[in-house]
Amino acid sequence: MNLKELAQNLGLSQTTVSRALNGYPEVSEETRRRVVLAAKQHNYRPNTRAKGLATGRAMAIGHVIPMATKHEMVNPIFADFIAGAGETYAKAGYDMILSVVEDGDEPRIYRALKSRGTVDGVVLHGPRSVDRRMALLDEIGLTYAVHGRSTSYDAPYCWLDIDNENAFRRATEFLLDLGHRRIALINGLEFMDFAQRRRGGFEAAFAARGLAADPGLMRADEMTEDFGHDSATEMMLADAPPTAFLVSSIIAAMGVRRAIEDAGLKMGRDISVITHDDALSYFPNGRRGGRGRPIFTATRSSVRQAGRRLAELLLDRIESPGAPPGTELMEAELMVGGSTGPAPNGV
Amino acid sequence: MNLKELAQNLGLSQTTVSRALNGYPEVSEETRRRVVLAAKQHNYRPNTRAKGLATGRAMAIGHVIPMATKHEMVNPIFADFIAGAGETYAKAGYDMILSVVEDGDEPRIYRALKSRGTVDGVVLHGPRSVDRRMALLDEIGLTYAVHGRSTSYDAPYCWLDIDNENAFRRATEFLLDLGHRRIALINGLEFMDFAQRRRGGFEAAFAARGLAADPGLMRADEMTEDFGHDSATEMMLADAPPTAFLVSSIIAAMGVRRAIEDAGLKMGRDISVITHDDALSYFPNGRRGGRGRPIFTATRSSVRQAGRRLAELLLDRIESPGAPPGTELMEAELMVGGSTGPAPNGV
DNA sequence: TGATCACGTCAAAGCGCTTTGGACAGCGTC
DNA sequence: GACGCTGTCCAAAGCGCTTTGACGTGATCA
Repeated sequence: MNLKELAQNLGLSQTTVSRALNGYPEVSEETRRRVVLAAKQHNYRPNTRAKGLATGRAMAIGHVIPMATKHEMVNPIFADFIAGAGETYAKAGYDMILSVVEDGDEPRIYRALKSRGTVDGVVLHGPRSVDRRMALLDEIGLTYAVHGRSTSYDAPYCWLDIDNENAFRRATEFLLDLGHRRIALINGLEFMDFAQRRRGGFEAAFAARGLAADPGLMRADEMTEDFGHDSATEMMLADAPPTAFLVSSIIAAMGVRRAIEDAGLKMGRDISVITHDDALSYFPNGRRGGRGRPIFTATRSSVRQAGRRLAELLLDRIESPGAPPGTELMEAELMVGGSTGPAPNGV
Repeated sequence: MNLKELAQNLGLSQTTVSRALNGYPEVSEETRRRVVLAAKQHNYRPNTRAKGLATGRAMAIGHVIPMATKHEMVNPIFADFIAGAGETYAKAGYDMILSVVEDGDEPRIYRALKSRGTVDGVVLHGPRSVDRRMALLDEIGLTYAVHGRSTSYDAPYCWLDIDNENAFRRATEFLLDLGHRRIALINGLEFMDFAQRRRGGFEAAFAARGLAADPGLMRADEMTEDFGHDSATEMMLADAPPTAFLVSSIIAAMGVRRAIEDAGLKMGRDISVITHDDALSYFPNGRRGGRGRPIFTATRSSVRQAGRRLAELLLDRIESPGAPPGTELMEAELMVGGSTGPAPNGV
């Protein structure tokens, strides 16, 4: 069933039917009722491609997800982020187009999305401290919004980020207040902007008390469970082992906990752990049903909510291209759980 | 840059340029070379929507991802599955369209995808033992492929599944061989087809030895970390606790391990655990760099590979609609890791 | 020498929609 | 009675591509 048939069926022109369905004023209420009813009865929906051709709008947003070639690894937070963004798109009538792309291949994909007119805008994931993608997108004229920020790009652009410095500064202060001094940082890859900022917050907390973080207690890599495990194990075996860990992801934190238990110690008593918690749906950190306090003390911020919100910012930008790009900085909440306690023997 | 401009630029008709680019024979090699070169220089790519309108093909595949409304939870294996499918689509020049949809809303989405012509086919996720979606898709005439199977649907359809019965039967036999008799099953929701089959394999292994699995040692729910933890804790506190756990997901298995350690026991010595391992990229079960054996003894099958392969089956089906639908049953590999050992005191 | 045939090319129709620029009827105004 | 509105509706153009049917042009054949 297409517009032509529907119009013939109703004894009206395509123009009138189209206008009736799209809410234009120059059609009588009586006619509109008839049209809307008939459309529903015949289960008519306008063809996306034809509509797009005529309007020049794709009614679709692209997500280009970088994949670490080395590990064939996709960041697990994407599932929840995408779910959040998807909610926003569904409400606004947009489709979501996903491309999983190997590291170096992004520019080609962006160019293709633009020149083929597949999308009205894209979400840029995983910004690095030095990142050329924003400049590229501005150059080719593809509207975008960034999940995170990049220190390297000065021109105004649309982004949403959590306040990583502040979150990790507060977490570090919390550990310092508990008497910990040998605090290890298990971070994401530090060419990533978020990891860079977290490290900044970590070091700033030390500096504010006239202390310095030990560079020997810092690790950075892709945040898998076994990276958490292996780096924690290694540091715990060293001469002056840490009394606390600050971890960038709950998945790596699971690995840290495993390392602590492998060593015959107890997390929260012998060794403290704070992790960042993206509120992943399949990794509830003790909040479902309110059964007591969280497993991990954590800086918490819902990545799903970030997805919802960033999608809104992008759609706003697409629908009013003149306005200055929206930005949003979300604060993470520090939740005290069972994984932290006073430093042993007041070291 | 569109076809018209490119054609004018070259002093050729749109017809010839189109044919040259699409590899039709009725154009001279000399001309084709000129056209291809000019297209590259001007960075020309045909507009997806216009091409789609003209050909009637969307060159896009839809993935409709059901979301458990109750928990706002998206199954974490999707990230890897999607990454795999995405590889196949990219090679074949298809886009991937994602809709995250609340449980009851799927039929509406399928109808919309069909009538709006957004996709050439869809992948159906998370089939249940009794599932009406295949019948619906056949009725509305939308080509599809199923990740998994459903016992309830008899008509031939395109699917790819792992041999869940066999995997869990072998895993159970492995535990029985080690002397375990009180084996607990921590399963996914049992209206899901895969969970049903896994339970079938579990019970069959007992039955084959004239034994019976204890219904008091079976739990089924969404496979989060805390579901694993809570159900393991509960069973371990009961009068006759299990000596081994068979777990349907590595994420739940992490929770089981936490429960075991909370109880002051050691996994692999005091209590054995076998899990199914989807080879999630961020949860390497001890295979990176070959550092010793896996953490968990596991039935392993790469969900990413499943994504790649199922996408191929679907594209085949789209490109030759006449052929009988392709199906594939993948065997899971039983990998022995550190989480299993002989049953204590020969119970 | 005229008919035939590839070969390379083109003009134009069509895909399903939106949107521009009228057309027409009914109404009040001067 | 002519005029200008206003409220409804329509025909047709156009979005960028593919594809059908036709058209020259040399070369080939009888």
